[in-house]
Amino acid sequence: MTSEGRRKQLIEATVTCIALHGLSGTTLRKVSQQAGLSLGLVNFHFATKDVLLEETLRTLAEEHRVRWKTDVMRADLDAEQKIHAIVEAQFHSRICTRKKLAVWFAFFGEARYRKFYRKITADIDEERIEVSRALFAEIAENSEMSRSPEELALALESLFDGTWLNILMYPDAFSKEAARDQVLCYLALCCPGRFMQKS
Amino acid sequence: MTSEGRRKQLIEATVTCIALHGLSGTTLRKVSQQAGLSLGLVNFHFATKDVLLEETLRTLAEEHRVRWKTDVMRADLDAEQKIHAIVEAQFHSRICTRKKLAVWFAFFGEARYRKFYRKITADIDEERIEVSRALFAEIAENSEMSRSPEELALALESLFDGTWLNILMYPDAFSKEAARDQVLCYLALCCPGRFMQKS
DNA sequence: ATTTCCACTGAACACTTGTTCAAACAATTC
DNA sequence: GAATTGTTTGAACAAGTGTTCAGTGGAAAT
Repeated sequence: MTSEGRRKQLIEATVTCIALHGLSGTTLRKVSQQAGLSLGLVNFHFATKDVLLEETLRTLAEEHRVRWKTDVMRADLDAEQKIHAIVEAQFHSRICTRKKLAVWFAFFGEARYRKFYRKITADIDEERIEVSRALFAEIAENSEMSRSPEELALALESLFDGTWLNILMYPDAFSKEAARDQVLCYLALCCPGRFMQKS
Repeated sequence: MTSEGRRKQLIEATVTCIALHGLSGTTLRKVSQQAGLSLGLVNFHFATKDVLLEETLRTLAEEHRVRWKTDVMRADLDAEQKIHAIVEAQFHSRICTRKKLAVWFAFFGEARYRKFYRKITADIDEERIEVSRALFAEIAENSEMSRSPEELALALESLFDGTWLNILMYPDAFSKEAARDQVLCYLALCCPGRFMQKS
């Protein structure tokens, strides 16, 4: 198998391990076992364990970024539709899986890895917040809104994180769909006449 | 020193360690060092490391529970004021410290410890959700609301978690006060004529 | 056919971990 | 003062960690 292929295989095994055993429980032996490969191979493709973890997080972050960015770039969508697309991306069935949520919160959970997280996704997070802030500002031009675009963008991020955590902690009580509807419902309250749901 | 006092001392040291080094980085040696005591003493007062971690989380959960429960029990407050008290408790300066937030999210972060969390705080969480659901139902009797009490209670929990995470991750950009105002602003949107802020 | 290169293996190493336990200490009781 | 009880210490131990590295295999290049 190609080198790039092996790397992806190992990263996938790492995601599975983190979801099963947590970051601290994710040993190189378990990762190699999960991938059906030898221990030494991990260090061959990733200089160190930290590099493997960094690459794993980067993969997830990039995957998420591509998902919302493609719709935001489309010229045929208006501001409301683009915000809608960002919300959809957040709860997309490929993005919002229990396994991947477990990885995100694993990095949130420890001071040491929180630094990794900031290093890797600070730019991406900031970009998304800035984009949605601009989109809310665009919406605000045409309608009276009770909150500033800045506040709305930040509140949206908080809602994303909070619903993600609830899906992770209580998967039986919280579904992706319910979470998405919850967020859209909130946006509908803030932006009169917008984000009405069909149902 | 009394046995109970030592336990508290060790739990406090554990909180500090988790905030500094994360759950996996919290070794019994570091805890004992942080407390200025010997290694063996930790195992003397807590049979095992897991017990120490459980007791640490239980202490934080109980502290939080007492904080909102006392106001909710008061007969002289109405439903709106009680919900307000729950929000205030969530962002109280004694509850919502970076150190303690770090502990909460440390337990969220790993599958193994997530089970600890559920075991210890599932009842408390459920109780708070049920209480706020009932309070929202009371409010709904007297005014038209766009969302059910059930939905509101769950949305409130999501907002709590999301804002907590943002305070932990980006303490410079998110303050306790801003988070509280954000939550109150949301409640004001959902409950017409209520939760108006003075400023 | 020989060399070169790359992917791969798993034993070995130094190190850290949670836990145990014999010994020391301090306070109280007899 | 002797004995008993409950704390406290830190050395010792087995288990598990990330990383290294000499060696294997096989395919492409010479």
